Amino acid sequence: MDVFLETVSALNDETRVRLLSFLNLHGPLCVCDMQESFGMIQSRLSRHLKILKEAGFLRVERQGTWAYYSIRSPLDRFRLQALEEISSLGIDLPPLIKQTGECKL
Amino acid sequence: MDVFLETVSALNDETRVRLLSFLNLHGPLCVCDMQESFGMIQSRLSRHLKILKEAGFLRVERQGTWAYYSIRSPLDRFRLQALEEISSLGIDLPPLIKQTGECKL
DNA sequence: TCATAATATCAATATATCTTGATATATTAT
DNA sequence: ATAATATATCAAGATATATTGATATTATGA
Repeated sequence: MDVFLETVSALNDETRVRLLSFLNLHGPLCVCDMQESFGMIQSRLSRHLKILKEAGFLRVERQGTWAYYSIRSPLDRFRLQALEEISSLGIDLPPLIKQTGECKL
Repeated sequence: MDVFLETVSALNDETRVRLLSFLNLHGPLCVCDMQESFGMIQSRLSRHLKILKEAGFLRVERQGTWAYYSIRSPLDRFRLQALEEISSLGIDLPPLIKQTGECKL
């Protein structure tokens, strides 16, 4: 029950649903890429990514000061079904703004 | 997106997850049956049932003063998957206490 | 019509979650 | 070691959701 509720709770926020959709579409991204793309302040983004990670949706790979977030693989059945549902919603996402080289936000 | 969030929001509560599981197991039940079975006050139950109904999980059939709630059929794909996930959780439910004839709570 | 029973809704309080701005941590380069 | 950058965490205020007790609604039967 607790795991189910944690999963559902992570999905219960428009920002996080959009982030999941965006990461599912654009593969591993560092925080500053998402920050630029969504025009969102860093602490807010970091918090949502943490919630998604702890709920089992994301994995993080650190490279120096950068943290690359991506959809965790494999996902268990229900999380995968949720992600497929989200993908089918046709959510209007911002264009990807990817930092090449230095980030300097 | 709004429908998805309403669905997920309805699932984001232990009481409602238990009610869904219980109704899935015991078919149509009136509010007073659930009230007895869960030992829950009526206004609380009524509120949760309303949320589940508006999120598309339940249907209500009125018979006189009684309101019989049951899992809506057919459920769309994602709601069905969520219900299957809930059923697979092995949630510990209270025994069904069914009123025969008069209810008089 | 009046009383009763089942259910729904409302108002107040309590609890949880989100957002922001500030600060802390960690890594790299000088 | 110092400075700069990327990310994480914290504290405070704002917003949403849950619970309770009281009241409203609706249907039935005397």
